[in-house]
Amino acid sequence: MSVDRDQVLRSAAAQLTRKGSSTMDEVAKASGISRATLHRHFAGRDALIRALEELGIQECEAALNAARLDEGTAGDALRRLVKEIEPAAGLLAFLVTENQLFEGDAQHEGWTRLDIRITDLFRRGQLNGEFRIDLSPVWLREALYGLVGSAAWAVLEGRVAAKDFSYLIAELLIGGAQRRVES
Amino acid sequence: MSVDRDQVLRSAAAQLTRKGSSTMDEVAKASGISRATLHRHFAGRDALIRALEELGIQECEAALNAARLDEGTAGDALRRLVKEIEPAAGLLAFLVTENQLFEGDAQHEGWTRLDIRITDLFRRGQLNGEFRIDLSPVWLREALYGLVGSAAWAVLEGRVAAKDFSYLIAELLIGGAQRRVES
DNA sequence: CCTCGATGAGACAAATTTGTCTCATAAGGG
DNA sequence: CCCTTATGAGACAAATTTGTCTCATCGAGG
Repeated sequence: MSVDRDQVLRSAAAQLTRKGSSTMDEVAKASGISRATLHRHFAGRDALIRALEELGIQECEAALNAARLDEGTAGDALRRLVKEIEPAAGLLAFLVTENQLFEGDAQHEGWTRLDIRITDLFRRGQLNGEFRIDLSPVWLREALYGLVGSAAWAVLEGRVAAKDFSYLIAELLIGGAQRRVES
Repeated sequence: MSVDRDQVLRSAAAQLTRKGSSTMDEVAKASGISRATLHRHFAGRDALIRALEELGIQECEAALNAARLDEGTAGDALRRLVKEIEPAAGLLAFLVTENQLFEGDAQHEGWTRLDIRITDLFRRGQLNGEFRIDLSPVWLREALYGLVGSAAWAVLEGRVAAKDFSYLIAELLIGGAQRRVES
């Protein structure tokens, strides 16, 4: 009987990813509930977006933790990270393009924490000689976000297979498109 | 006295990139004109978006032509393409996230043409042995879009230098983050 | 069987946005 | 200098969206 708040948030994210300007009514229908119930759980549109942001941050932090970024090579850690972040990719794809989040006030502190942890991973890869140093850790991080978003969208559109998600992102980000002569 | 339609479109794109839900009034102010004048040039919000789409397609096609994708190595062609597409990156970043464009009716034919040409470039690189074959041309194309969007946004936010734009995208896409042992 | 709590459907006003209109003004060409 | 044209400011109604409310219904648990 009771609505599963988490499930509502996921449906809302999916709907808003498809159409960022969805009305509360469209979001409610996409979640299979009525607009009244949606309002009972989230005070308004802003509150809904904020809740999505919180959920996204939580899932990302969980993914970062599960990926154990400090262990093994930076490349392997990155591969683990991409794999762990896959379930949250749809939500992420929406949040990344939701630039309204930093409107007026500052960016959510949670994103800053995540940014730092990911940047540190790339920095570690540079310091131990795995990664090239002419691409800054900040750019590599932004590129990772972009690729995750692109891949999530491509999967939604059926342009790439969902099972290839993490492979495509990690391999492109780490190895690039260029064919290696040999190892 | 007369409004520069092209300049209005560029300002509109910049404003809409910052905030996708900008009202016509916000767009007008961002363009330095009144809402009445904005309406005189574009019948409505939809017409404005469509005009932005047309402009984006035109600029992309011009970039594709200027990059001479069939000449030289695929890698060099890709580098030229990224360089040529830089002026349109802001507009592109908006259009890519504007998923409302394919709402209901089919995707604009212009995008399909562009998609094909870019995909063909990656395919050419694979056929001549430059690019690895485990990353499909379609994915490489989507990844390019994602990286262009990420880079455009990162430049806007001041996270990366504008002068590095094309280098960062092309080098990451082609070579990846991994450091090469030697050439 | 009854009660309580959550939900769906819908009404409603308020707020926002849009599209259209008028009028005054400034700019530019003849 | 005058006349044409485009613009800015603002009024206005229509449409859309939002937030709140009421009421009936459904289902679980006692």
